[in-house]
Amino acid sequence: MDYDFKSIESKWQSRWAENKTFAAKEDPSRPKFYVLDMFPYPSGAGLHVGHPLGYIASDIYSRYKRLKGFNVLHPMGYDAFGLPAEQYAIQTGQHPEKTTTDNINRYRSQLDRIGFSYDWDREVRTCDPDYYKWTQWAFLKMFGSWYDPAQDKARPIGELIAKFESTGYEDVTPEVWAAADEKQKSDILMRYRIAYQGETSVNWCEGLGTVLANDEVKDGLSVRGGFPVEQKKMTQWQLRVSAYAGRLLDSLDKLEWSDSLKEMQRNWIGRSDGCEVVFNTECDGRSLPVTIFTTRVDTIFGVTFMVLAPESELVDSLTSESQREAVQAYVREVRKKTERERISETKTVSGVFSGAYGINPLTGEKIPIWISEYVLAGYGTGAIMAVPAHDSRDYAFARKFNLPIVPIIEGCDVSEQSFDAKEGRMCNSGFLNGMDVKQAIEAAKDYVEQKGLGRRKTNWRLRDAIFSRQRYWGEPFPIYYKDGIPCPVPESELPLRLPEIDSYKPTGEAPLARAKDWTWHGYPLETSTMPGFAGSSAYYLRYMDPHNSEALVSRSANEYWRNVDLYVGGTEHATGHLIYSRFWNKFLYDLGYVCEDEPFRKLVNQGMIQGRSNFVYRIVGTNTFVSLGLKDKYETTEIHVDVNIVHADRLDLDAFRAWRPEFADAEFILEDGEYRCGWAIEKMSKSMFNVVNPDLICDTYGADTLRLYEMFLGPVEQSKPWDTKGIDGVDRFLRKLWRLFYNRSEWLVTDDEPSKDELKVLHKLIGKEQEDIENFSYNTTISAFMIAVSDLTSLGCSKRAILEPLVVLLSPFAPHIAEELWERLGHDGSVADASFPEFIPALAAEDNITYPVQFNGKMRFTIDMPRSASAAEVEAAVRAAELTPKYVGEQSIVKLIVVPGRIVNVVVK
RNA sequence: GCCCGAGUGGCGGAAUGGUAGACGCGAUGGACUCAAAAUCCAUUGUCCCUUAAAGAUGUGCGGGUUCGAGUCCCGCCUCGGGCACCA
Repeated sequence: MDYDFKSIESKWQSRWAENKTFAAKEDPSRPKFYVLDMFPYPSGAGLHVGHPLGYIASDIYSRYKRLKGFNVLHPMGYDAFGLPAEQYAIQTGQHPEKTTTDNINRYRSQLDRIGFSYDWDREVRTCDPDYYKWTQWAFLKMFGSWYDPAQDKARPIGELIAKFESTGYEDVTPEVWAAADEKQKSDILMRYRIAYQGETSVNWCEGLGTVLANDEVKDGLSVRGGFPVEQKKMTQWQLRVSAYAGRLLDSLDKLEWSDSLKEMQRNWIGRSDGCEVVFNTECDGRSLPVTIFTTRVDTIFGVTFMVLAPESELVDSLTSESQREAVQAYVREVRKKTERERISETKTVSGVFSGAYGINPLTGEKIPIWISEYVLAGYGTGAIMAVPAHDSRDYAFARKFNLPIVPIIEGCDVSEQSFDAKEGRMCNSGFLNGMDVKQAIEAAKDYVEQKGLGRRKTNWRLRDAIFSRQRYWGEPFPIYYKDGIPCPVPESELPLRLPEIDSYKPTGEAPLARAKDWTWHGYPLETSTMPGFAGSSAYYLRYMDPHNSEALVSRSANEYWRNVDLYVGGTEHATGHLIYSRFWNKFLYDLGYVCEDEPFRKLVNQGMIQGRSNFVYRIVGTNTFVSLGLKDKYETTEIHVDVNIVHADRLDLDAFRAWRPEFADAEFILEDGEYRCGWAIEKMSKSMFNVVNPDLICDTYGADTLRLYEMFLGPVEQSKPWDTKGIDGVDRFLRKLWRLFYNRSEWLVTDDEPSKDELKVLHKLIGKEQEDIENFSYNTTISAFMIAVSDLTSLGCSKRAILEPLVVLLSPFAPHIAEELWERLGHDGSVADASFPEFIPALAAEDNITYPVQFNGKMRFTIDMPRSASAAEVEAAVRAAELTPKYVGEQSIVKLIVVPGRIVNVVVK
């Protein structure tokens, strides 16, 4: 009976499905463990071998935890709303729902072949109305809530209204509130709602006809499609993520995420502690106080000018008549630039004098006010005090416009560049003189607060998330407009279904505006849709209770599964999804809908699998291709060739001629009778012809081999290239394992007592696997398996007492072959229900320890000692072994170091 | 510019401060075979040498700590990732 992976794998895949082997049920008698993959966006291209890497890693972990007695929840679904499906619909006229469903079906069949232990009964799709009902529900909750800084959490907006009515809150006194009409009340509340509508500077992408969030823009281009993005003032729905900045930052500390990922989030949230200071200004005889933000109040004696952002509202009133024309020209110029231009021109310094002057509140000195695009309107107050001696940007500006540079730290040289470091002793700074910089920062803050010149202030880089998209394929907002006032559609009427439209082509207005009768009881409905991150922000909660029509998740299901114990996915979501879902979760936590404050306790970022591209070399102007070793003799162009027609870097000539019509009559210059291709490691993509389809690997080698090989390539967190030729090693391993059970058709397994050596092989492996899986070091576990199987082969061991636990150990990695062998060993149920074998360290230990003996780290020999030998006995053995007569006499021992179990080091003189 | 992370054979990669290169691929030689596939065995960092023994050398570079450093510390170089006029 040979190992026939094809029949074995399809047999077990259908059995798992029929028996619902991996269906998870709440069971308070067992500890839960929730393992989650980042659900995929089902793209039209299907899966390549890189995609399942993280899924395989998490599947191994799930199956391992299950063997360890945990009740494992391991679900999967699809992030199905989004731009690509809509772009495709625009091109082809097909409904995005159809292409999305087709793509999902293809993904599912590809995933099924790999043998994942998903509970498919819990599948979610973000574009399913029964699912997006809860996305809309959460939006309504955010619309109906405000952030109460006193309690530091979100509260129902009714509590705020009550404050307005009774005591007043901030600038809204009971009188103001009572006097306000409906529209004014709505406007006031908009300033507090968690989900609110407001005018803001947005990333407008003309190419996609929609606004984008900051994380959807990179280098001034849209992440999807690569279209240019410009800044534009627009009224948009937004989520008040910034209210959560402090909590999002603080609770990072208690998460088991990689340091680099936490660091990325810290940078993105961008806490900066500083001080707001009020400067009086004068312009054409009028005076106006201007508040600036700085983290370096200590340098206030070095201020030589001030700068406003061109978009600042202060620009108009702080421009003198004589400078008005120049200022307006500059502001127009800046406004014309796209985001991309502004980024690429950050090195060039530009600006214009406003004609106004500020008064330094500490020195009374009169300083000019400039306008420059290096100051951002959206951060701090849009106005700064400039200290060119100690800030490189201010320095560059001062140099360009010949403004004075006054150093205020002793001994620093600012003739070539500014001194930005927070170190040294203050000078030229009045009462701060002689203080250390760090001391001076605090002293200056205290001073400013005492004198009423300003106050301590913490600023955040994190902005509110822009939540509307002028696109079709997304969740509709449950909002209608009554006399221009946005009102919530009643919760009981959710989901508000996405309407049909007749054309997907962008026309400048939002697609939903073209939908027939897009109204609620005659009132017009909001025509934007929600962004991609809306549906992915709470999906992990929905998996806990996916069919509940009364709640996003029932209290009992949530209290059992709580949050995700292990989340596996790519690092590309660091500043998008992983911020938004933390925010979303904290919001639901504040209102008491979920019981955990953080959604993902531990997070592992899998690396990317890169492609290994192959090249052929065409001699310029001919259809002749020259082999790699001979290419330097000709003038050639390098052409990517499909890796599937190259084997071990040798080109299949016939397949190449058949590959593309233009190569049908290709000629070849061979070396040693073969055409050798060049190669390079690149991103796996269609355009590089280096995409390897997992289906093909499953056909040729089987899913177990694919799973093992993906894990064997290297550490899960690390990026590494795919190279199909290495797969033979793990394929051989599985066949070798099979031969422990079968010699052709002869069943070899016996009930004999295992020997000490055989038990040692087994227990070493148990210990190794236990230790490695917790560290996601799957590649070394597989190595350990290979050694174990090879050792058992040479011991001729086919004993049940060894092989049965071996099958259990293997089952997380290669579940199909494990199930088959488990059944053949006479078990009825699934090996997934077995228990992880107990590790007995004593059985894994060697009897003797071999001590390598070194003299001054050089000359060495080894001595074998029983494990039980004491350090003194080892020392005696060393002295007896080699120290006569060669080393004793002319050299004397200075020191003898015995590290039990390791090494003996003799220091001689 | 700032903040992370990483540099080990022909390749992917192993090494709680303790014999560097586990395991796999590739390569070379051999066994089995009419032959091939499959399987098995051996060798495989570099240098010196006909070979072996023995030796020297060796984890990006330069220093340091230590009886002992791929691992720890200091200073560089290179590559990857993130942020980027955030005051």
